Amino acid sequence: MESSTTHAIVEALTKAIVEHRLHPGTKLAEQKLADHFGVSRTLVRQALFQLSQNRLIRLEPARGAFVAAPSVDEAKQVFAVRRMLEAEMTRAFVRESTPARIKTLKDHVAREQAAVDSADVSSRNELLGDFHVRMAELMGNTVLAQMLGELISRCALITLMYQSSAAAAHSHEEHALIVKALAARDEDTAVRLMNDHLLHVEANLTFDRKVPSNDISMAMS
Amino acid sequence: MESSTTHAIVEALTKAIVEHRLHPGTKLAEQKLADHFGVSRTLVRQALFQLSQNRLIRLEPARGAFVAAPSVDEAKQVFAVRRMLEAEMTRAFVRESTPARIKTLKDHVAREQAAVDSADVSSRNELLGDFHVRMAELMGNTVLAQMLGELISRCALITLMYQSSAAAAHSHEEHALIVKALAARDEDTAVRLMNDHLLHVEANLTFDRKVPSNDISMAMS
DNA sequence: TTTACCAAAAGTGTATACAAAATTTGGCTT
DNA sequence: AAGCCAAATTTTGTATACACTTTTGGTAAA
Repeated sequence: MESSTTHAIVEALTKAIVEHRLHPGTKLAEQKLADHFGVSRTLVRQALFQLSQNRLIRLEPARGAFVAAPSVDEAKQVFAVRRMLEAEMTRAFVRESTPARIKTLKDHVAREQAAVDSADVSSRNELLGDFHVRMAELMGNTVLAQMLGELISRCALITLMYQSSAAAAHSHEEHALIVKALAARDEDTAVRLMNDHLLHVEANLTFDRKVPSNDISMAMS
Repeated sequence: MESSTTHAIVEALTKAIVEHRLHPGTKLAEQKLADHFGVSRTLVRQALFQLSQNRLIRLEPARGAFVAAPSVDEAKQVFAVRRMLEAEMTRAFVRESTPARIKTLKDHVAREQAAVDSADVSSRNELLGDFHVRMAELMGNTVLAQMLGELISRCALITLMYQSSAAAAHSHEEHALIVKALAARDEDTAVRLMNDHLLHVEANLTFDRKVPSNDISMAMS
């Protein structure tokens, strides 16, 4: 099982949703997607099912697939879980810290800086999320990395719905501070900074919905 | 989308796997399952895909589906994540504790006691896992509850592969102690007990694999 | 104008058909 | 008897067909 074609469709749709080319609420008709990707509905349905497991879309019985529109309440819950996981992850990271791992994070933060400077909104947002996934991967716990990856992809949709653009730059600065504390092996400071960082991101979300409306072929081509 | 037939197949297979009627490594041929459930391969494939997302089975491209056999390393990673989540969950639980929530947990522990007494292995094991999910649900954080539910279903397979039967009774006693600390609103003790409990469960896993081999129709009918 | 209602169109849910790949089988050689 | 290659069989991967549900659009009655 597991076709790479299906995976490609999932990737393309994920990118379109996370980059906000497909707005929350947009209907994803199976035949239209099938035509667009040049495959049968079978593969599209597999992809849609997978996306629904990732919570990027909603599947309504006999009605079809719609780009998810996470509620404010759900956003708060996701952030609550992230704080639980990432506080402990940060603590463990300091304890098992190595120069190589620190360097990987520093390099990542440098790439963030470049993205912030170039004002490339979509890649900037992607990199800001990846910082947290990268930390999890460096811990060598793939279960943790994958779980956090899921949460962050949900956050990507949430932040793009609710985040003010000014807040993004602030995130980058906080990442830099966290890495500094990690490099200094200052456990308590690192944990506190990570916790505060997540609280800031959550607090900066402006909880007034933007309007939807979109066309698949426009967003995908 | 989302057929209830597919859901029924997922439930039946999950039960069979978690109750160990289908051993790790067993091949799940699509047509055989389709015949058994009286549906087409389409629905079986949907169910298998969903089970693979839950990590209860492995899908190998062009080769088929096999009951998962979690490695020792994966087991340790799952428990590491559980400790991160559940320590914080326990802390939060004490802070938002209410008499009604305590009572729900006490009732649950009572049911565990009954299951332990009656020596009904499969329902006992289910209840022991549900204790942790129940706590998450009581917190009102569905994201947390669902995430923990996934981890615990993965643990169910792991414990059934590796857990000695004697250790199960010990788990129940520890649950009772945890509830006691929760009721007393003793945050530090509760968190410590929960952490120790998870370490005990992990430590008690006997990491020598049992032999596979099985037949689908035997296990499902 | 608004509402109720029915038919046509579009879309989803499941089964089946067919192509491609993997596994098994059987015979041949060494 | 053991190893190996090719045909036959089984099994998976994808496309298509068909049934059933929802949506749409228009007509008639209040």
